[in-house]
Amino acid sequence: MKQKPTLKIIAKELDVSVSTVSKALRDSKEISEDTKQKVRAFAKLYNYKPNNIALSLKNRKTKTLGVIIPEIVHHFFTTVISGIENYANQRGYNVIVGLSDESFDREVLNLEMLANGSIDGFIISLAKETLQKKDYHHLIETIDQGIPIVMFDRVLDEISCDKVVVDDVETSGKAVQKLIDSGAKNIAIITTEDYVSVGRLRTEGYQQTLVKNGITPSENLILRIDDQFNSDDLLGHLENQMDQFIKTKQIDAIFAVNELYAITAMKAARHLGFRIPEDLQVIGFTDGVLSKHAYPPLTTVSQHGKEMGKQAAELLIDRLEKETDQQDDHYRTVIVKTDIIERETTQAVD
Amino acid sequence: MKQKPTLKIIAKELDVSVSTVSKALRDSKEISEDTKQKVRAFAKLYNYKPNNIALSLKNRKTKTLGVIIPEIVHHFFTTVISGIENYANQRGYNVIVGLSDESFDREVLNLEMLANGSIDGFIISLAKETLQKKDYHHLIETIDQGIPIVMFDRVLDEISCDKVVVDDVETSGKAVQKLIDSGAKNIAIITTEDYVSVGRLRTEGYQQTLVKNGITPSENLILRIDDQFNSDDLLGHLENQMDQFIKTKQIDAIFAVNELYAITAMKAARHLGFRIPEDLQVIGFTDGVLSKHAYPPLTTVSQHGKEMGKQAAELLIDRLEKETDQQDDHYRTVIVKTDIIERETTQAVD
DNA sequence: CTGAAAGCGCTAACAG
DNA sequence: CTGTTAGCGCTTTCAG
Repeated sequence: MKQKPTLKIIAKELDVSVSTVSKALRDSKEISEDTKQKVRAFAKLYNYKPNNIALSLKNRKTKTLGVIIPEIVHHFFTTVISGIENYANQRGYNVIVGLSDESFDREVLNLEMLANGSIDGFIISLAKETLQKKDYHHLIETIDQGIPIVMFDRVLDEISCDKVVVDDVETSGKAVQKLIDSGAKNIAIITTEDYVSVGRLRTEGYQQTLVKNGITPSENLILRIDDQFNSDDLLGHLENQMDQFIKTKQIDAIFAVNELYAITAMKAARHLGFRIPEDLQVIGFTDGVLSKHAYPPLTTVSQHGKEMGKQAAELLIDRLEKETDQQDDHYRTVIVKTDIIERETTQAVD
Repeated sequence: MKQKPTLKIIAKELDVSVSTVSKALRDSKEISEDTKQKVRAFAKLYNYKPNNIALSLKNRKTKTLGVIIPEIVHHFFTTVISGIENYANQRGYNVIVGLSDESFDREVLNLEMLANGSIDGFIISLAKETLQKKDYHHLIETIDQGIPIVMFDRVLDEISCDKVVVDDVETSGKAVQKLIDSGAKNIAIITTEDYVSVGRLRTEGYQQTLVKNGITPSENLILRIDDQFNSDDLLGHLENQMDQFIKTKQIDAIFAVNELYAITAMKAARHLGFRIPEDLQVIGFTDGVLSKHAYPPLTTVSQHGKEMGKQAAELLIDRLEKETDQQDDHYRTVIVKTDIIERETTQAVD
């Protein structure tokens, strides 16, 4: 087992001082070419690499980003992470991941663990429980300590910080418009409880677009799923609710606020004898593996998770590397555009 | 912006020495109850938390694990990570994620970045390119430096370290046996090139099981996919190959070595007019979202990724926390059991 | 019971 | 051109 070389060891070996070695390796002009040569050769030979921890302590920055998400077994978050990682790596940052599991306590814990020097800043998408409790003290405190936060997807108006979002209202408007243009008359929405901001906004976009097209939105056609406490048989539970819903309403199109809802609705509808898209058109939100491989392949609006991740990382790193210390203001929120990916669950527009 | 308190600050504020504060907070018996009280109160008030980086430097351990995987947008890896995270957190460790993107260079880079003090040990699943090049110097070097590695899924016999795997031969045997028991006569396998060890082993299990049942394996019924350089239109490319394959052979069952292959094969077969499972049974490896929501829902063998992650983390942390320094031997490889999850692409056994 | 000092690995200001 | 010193935040002897 080879001991990792340190400056000290190299210094002793070469019979010079530690600072000489340090300077030589950083190519300081204070050092003679001769010694530089010598030091560099030795360093290469022993494969010297500076110790990150020591550097972090010295520089008071770790060059690592903390990413906290509710769930990693989830296509969207996964694409966001890969966007973050990629960009962060390019700029010399590492990524450390914390999972909240949708739990407030675990979110707080993760934040605290990492805030004690392990990371320079956070990228976070909030847990459902946090959204519900409306307890944001942990976020406020970390920002207060000078650790910047970038929120994405599930963001908060109440907290001022950089944000990356999709224009949920507009996007779901797009989706609903597509449905209308394809001939749908009775469009239902399957969404989340309103405390999930994205769910609320998407519902809003749905309603606005109906109005804009001269259709009166009906509470009747809104199915709000509360899936939080049903993780054991979530799927069966979902399918049941949807079955009931689809059976009892007179609908010819469904806009589902996420992929799972869309797929499950399709499944329920198929069991009820609906042909898709002839009898019932379906459009989902968030493009993932499921949509692409569903039967039939699902038309969705794509959130471009990778791009969101990249943007979030960029906002964060830019802020971290900004000189000025009085940067409490000028927070930016970038809106990532969305696209409708037409597959086979919607009708062509004539 | 509140300044994070340090021992120094508390010490000055309370007019005692830094070491007194440190000891008081760690409840040393060298300190009087009185001062302890005082210090603790102050610390709580200002929400003092020791700086992780300083601790890391001092203790020469970071309490964080480096996890390097080829791909994060991938259900299996995602479940593994969540298994690692969960267990690691319980034992007070953080997880830092590196993505190799199946590239050798990025794998090496990630390893090197993290090996310089950022982490205490690695959990890794190798990139395809690494497997192909058979260049393992980076692994050997990091182990040599005393940084333990746990490999999972894509592991190497050539490297001695802890490992977590599924018994690929046995498991794919199970799958094939299931197919035989369900009446299949001509069973094809869709697998990867042999340099991917799991692919090779699964092929082996397939062949052995055929032989055991008195069937002579035929190279003819093996489709080896090389998907490495086709990421642009991977899907179309895959489907084409499978279409050709299914069309020209006389088969009534397919064992696919991963989820995507299984789904795509099903799609191709459906287009060719096969009914599933009546005309063609299909069974996949790796249980993911795709399988569950496929049409029809796919019978698969589940790899229990979460369990694998947990086991890997446990092996690693146990090794890290072992006292003894002469631990070059006694590497363990734990084999996580697999299960067949019967859904609707296989026939019931009479 | 408390504090001064050394050291983890590194950098940088300042002497020499 | 090279070395000494101090310090990042913390723990831990070792004196007092």
